[in-house]
Amino acid sequence: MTARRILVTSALPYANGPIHIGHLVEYIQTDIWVRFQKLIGNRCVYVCADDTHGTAIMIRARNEGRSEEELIAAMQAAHERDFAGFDIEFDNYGSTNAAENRELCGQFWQALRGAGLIVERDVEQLFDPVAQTFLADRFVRGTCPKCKSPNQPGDNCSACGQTYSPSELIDPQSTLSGATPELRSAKHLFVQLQQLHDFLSEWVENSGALQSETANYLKGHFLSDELRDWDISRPAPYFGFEIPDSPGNYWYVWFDAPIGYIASTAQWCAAHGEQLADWWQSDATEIHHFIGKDITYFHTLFWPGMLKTAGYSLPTKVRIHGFLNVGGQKMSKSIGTLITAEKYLEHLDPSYLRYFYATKLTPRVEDLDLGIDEFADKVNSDLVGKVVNLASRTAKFAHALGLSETYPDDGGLFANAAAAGERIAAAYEACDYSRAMRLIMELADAANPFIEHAQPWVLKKDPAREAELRDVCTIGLNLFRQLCVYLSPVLPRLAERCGELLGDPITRWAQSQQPLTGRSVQKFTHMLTRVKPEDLQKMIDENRDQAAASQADTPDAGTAEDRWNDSGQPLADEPLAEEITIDDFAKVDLRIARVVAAEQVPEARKLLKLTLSLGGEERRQVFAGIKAAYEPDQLVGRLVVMVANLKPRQMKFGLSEGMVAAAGPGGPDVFVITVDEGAQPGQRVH
RNA sequence: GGGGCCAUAGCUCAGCGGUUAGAGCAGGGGACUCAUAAUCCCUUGGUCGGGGGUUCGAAUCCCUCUGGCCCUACCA
Repeated sequence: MTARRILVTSALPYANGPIHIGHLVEYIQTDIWVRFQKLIGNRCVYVCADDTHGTAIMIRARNEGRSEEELIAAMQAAHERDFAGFDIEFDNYGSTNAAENRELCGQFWQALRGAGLIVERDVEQLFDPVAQTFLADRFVRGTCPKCKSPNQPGDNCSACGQTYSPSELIDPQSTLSGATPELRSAKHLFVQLQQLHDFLSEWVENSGALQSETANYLKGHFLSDELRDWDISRPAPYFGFEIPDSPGNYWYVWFDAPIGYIASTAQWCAAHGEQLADWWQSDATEIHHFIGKDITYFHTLFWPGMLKTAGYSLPTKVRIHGFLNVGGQKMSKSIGTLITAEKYLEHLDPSYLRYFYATKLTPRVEDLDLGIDEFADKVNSDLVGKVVNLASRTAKFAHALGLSETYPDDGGLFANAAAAGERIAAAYEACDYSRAMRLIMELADAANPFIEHAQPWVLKKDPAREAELRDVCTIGLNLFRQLCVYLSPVLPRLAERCGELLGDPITRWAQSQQPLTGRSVQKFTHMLTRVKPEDLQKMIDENRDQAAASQADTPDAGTAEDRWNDSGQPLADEPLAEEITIDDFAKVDLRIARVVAAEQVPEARKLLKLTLSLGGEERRQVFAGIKAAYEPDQLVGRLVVMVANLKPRQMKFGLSEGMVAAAGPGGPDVFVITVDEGAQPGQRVH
């Protein structure tokens, strides 16, 4: 069989934030696959890059008072450091801001122009006259045109769920400067994807590149209808590449990001004397993209359309994974489960996470859950108790004796495990790591009883049985080594330690098929320590406390103000509103109220139904968007602050007669305002 | 409202038309002491979410209901 030539990519991490354990699902998944391909002898190149363009980067650089280039260089260094910390090995890690990428973007652009796919159209968009920039939806906030809730995002209302365009907002405000945006018209360039409709339908259905659920999704949601034109340009100012034949306009970040895959490959080619065309324009090369389900649309419609038009290879497979939950819930800063790569590495061994993810990953687009106890159980039982234990209980004896000259009779254990290699390899190939780990652990389960029955500790006591003892250790260590070969894509460090122990580095899958004999054994040292669930919990707690410290203000008597070290981010996210008079404020009647009943609204996504008492017989029914943050039981009996004179509003689930005051960005991060002891329901807040 | 995925032992899952439904972990009992209080042996535990159907035969295929998750639309 000839070696396959395979190019692999992971999605490009955005240069606006650090890598966290959610991102790592993808990079670990990809890295395992790449290591496996290399191990079985295929030619495999893994490229990635930082995704550096867009308004968010421009704004952030501006806020931090440095150039975009400085910002993205710092982020890239941090990203590369984090990846290296998790043993994720790229063949090339580039940047979408690289010269190679600009060049390739030009090529793609020419091809799209040449194919007659580009049209120009004026687009009306809100413009910030102070910041001198057009505003993406998320940079505008204002009053919902439907329910009149103030301070809502630019695309939909968090109170009533209404969707709208930012220009429909009442009293819109730029979150960048606080200025009132103006509606301005600007020229945008569009790709008429509809012209590629037939090609895309055919590709989605018949290429075999997509999981069936993904193909169904695309057919149902996009391909069943006319494909909309894709707005591919942004007017200045914008951090990105200016479009050569359209001065003042820049390619939208989603245009140059995937081209970054190719640019990164080009850098690798230049460094290794390879031809780019052999990797991106050759039927002899497979291309595998690993992505998260959130960016399916870009990689399965626009990207194939761009590749086809520009004469590049279409992806062989787009391998889509789900999101990470922790403890059955979405990762959350306030709970502490949004753990950065850096924070994880302060506390735990990266091998744990690599193995844990491997046991969880399947070829399907499913979310996976990290449970604390499960994490510790898997690592401790499987890796420490079963696998490493094999070496730990035999290497000490073997250190003095070395391995037997010929491989002894082990009752077929080694041969059986060698035969399982094919099934394990097939599981890796299919990205069914969960299956691969199960198969490998079955082998480990068979190996420990062998040692038990052979009783090396008894043999050791009788000098006449030294040869027997050596045979038992030879078998134990070979079974261990075999497991290390199979696990090496997941646990490169363990494989390395195994190689050191036996003086034979693990570099090829075929090493699992042939036992090692007649050589010395190095002194055994710990290869992997146990993990305690408390260690994980401690990491989460610490993370939560830090998040709280940088977000909330929890006064602490006698401490200097600058010790709080509060982030400026919340204020930046939501700038101060326009100045009002005391009379304006007096219009809002805030009252202390006691939550006398709270219940779930099963059909509602965000809402809890609260009954508030204003003292005496006064009761108000309020629907509050705090479902994700509070259990009803936590609220009953508490004093809260309510907007008591808000016009009642008929909602799907009943009449809502006010609002409960709360802070935070939403979702699980909502914090109801509490009142100091002594306040009475019904009292007004002045 | 539409679409998708899922529901098997306390937990994580395997089995996906064919003999009495499995594994690991956890639980119970015993053994051992080489090993990171690791390991080994034995063992408890499931009307395979409910109900229909197809079949000689269904956890496995079809329909339906219930419950959970995701996507998408819309109403409020």
